Amino acid sequence: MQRVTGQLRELLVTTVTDMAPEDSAALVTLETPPRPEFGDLSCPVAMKLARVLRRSPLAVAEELLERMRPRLSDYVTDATVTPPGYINFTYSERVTQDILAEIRMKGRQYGGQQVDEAGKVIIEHTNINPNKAAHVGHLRNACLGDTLARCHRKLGYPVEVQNYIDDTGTAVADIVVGFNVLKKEAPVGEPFDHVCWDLYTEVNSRYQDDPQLLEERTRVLQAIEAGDNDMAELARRLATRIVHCHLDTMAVFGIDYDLLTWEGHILQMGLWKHAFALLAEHPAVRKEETGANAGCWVIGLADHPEFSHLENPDKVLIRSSGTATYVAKDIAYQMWKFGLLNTDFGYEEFADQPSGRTLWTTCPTPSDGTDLVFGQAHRVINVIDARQKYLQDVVRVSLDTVGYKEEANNSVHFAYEVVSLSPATAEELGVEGAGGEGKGAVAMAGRQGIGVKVDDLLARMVQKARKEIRARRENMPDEEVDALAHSIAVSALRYYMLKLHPGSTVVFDFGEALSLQGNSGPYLQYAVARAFSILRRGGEAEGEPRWPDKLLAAEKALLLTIGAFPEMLLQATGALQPSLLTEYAYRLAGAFTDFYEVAPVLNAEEPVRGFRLHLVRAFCDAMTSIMDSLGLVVLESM
RNA sequence: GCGCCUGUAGCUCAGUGGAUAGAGCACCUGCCUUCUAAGCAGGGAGUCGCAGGUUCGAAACCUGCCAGGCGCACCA
Repeated sequence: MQRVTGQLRELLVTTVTDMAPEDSAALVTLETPPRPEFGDLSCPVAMKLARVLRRSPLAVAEELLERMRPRLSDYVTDATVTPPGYINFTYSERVTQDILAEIRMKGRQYGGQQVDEAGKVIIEHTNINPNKAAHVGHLRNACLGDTLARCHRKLGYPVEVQNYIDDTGTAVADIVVGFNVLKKEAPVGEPFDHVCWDLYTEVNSRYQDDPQLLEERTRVLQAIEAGDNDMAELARRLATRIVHCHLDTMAVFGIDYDLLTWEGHILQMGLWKHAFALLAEHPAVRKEETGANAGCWVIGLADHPEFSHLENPDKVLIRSSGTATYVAKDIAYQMWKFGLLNTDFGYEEFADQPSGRTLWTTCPTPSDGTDLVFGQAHRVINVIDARQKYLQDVVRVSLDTVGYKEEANNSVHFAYEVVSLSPATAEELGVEGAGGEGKGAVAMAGRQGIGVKVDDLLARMVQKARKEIRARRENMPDEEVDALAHSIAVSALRYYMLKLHPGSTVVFDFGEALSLQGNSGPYLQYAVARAFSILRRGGEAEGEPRWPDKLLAAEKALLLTIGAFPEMLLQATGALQPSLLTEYAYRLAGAFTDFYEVAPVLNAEEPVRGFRLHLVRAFCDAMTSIMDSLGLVVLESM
């Protein structure tokens, strides 16, 4: 399929260049026509050229087509011009034959390829404060990040997924205050991160009327930063334990990581020191003697166009107390990711993940003499919520300001909007202020314990799926029902998280997220399950496919839709838009369903039967590959 | 005040200058002795926030407004 579109594009470009000024070649675009009578591929370039050439679009289109007609390959069986000036191409059967041949060759690897100049990509995602259970906002982050990682891997990029753990901030300190100062104990049998969810809320509410407790937190924070004491050790243990909870939660969704990077190690291993030495060489980084920032080291970003409008375009890197700010460590971390620091973390194994991938963690003792290589990225994608845009801009612009132009250009903040709760859901959770007259969505707030925990949501989802399965399969053993319900629930939630445009806030609603119908993950699973069911009953297609005299429209559409995947994957990955893939996957499932409705397989006469078995197999393989890139579970039966 | 994001069907959302603006949910009417009805076919439903502009062509691009959200710390 890429071959045909490539050929046609090339032919159009050369023909256009013959007829019009050279820069017109960039005007050539191709699109899928909205209706089948316009053919399989259309080009609106004549309408764009009409003005340059001062001729009617229709006439330009006619001439373009006549000029290129003799050079059309046998991939094209028909080419027409339709008002207001489109050139339409209809594919010959060779195109669909090639698609089937390619997918028979590549199987479940279909769509995967090795793109040129695939430099190493680091994707940072999840990044949950290790002090409470993960909520649906975190799940959105992790699903997006994990999908970006899967897509890049499929295109041959070396990918390293990092999960940044902020172990030295107030969030963890609050929990330490809860356990250590308030002497709280974790009840047995309850998930530890869930216990901390409530404790975090309680501690924060106590701060309101107990200023002394806030002073305790300050002491805890200092102790954590100083290190090598009981308080710091407790913080480390608590954070580690919660990180394990997060990893377990995410693993259920097929999400894994290569490396945990701990904020504390950036100081402990001297990364900040090295980074600062490099930064300080630049005049933009200076110590302030007067003004609001007196006594601080700041980086001045006023000269940068993105920051020149700000009242105060300076950012504090080192406080007057001598400690590094969070953003300072973030800058050092970003520099390390690009291999700009001549120092490194130590590394050790942290856990085996269900995916089989080994998870490493940074550690505070050097790993000299090993061949471990982390960092050294060509491109860095940080999946971080949109509220942190300003700080991510500071990181990127700081690199740019001190001279790391290329690294700044390769720093991508993948911003996604927060998840809030629908009034109905908020009310269901007993959130105060919900319902009543305030009809707006309710923002999640960790400190107040407002939010939907991922584990709880999944449990409800599994329960709903279980009920649906039971309604269809009375005799299925309980364990099978559970496993099936799990796969359906996970995929429904992942799909829900991925199908939405990252730039809009998700108003989370139980009713909608729990949907198993329509444009949803289970719809894809169902289409594949029906396909597998045919293969189970009909057996695998054997030998070379014997092409029928005339393809049904549904057969042709199915093959062409399958054929679009490689290009879709490139596009979605290049544009960092997973929703393009969910949308495409839904279309493909729909194309199969159309085929399923009109083209009986098992009861068809040979050789049609054999041919259709090939189509069904092709669909299964293609869909498996697509769902793999989205992290959705393929079910052979449901 | 400055900056960013969002505004499309009753609801939730797709739609990266092209053909008659599309899905799902909800609602209504049909379809299971025929490969899984978690499905399919059909129906009603729209001032694409508003007003200008650019263009052969604008939901999309530009300008200005309106509405909602977020950000602009020696917090993380």
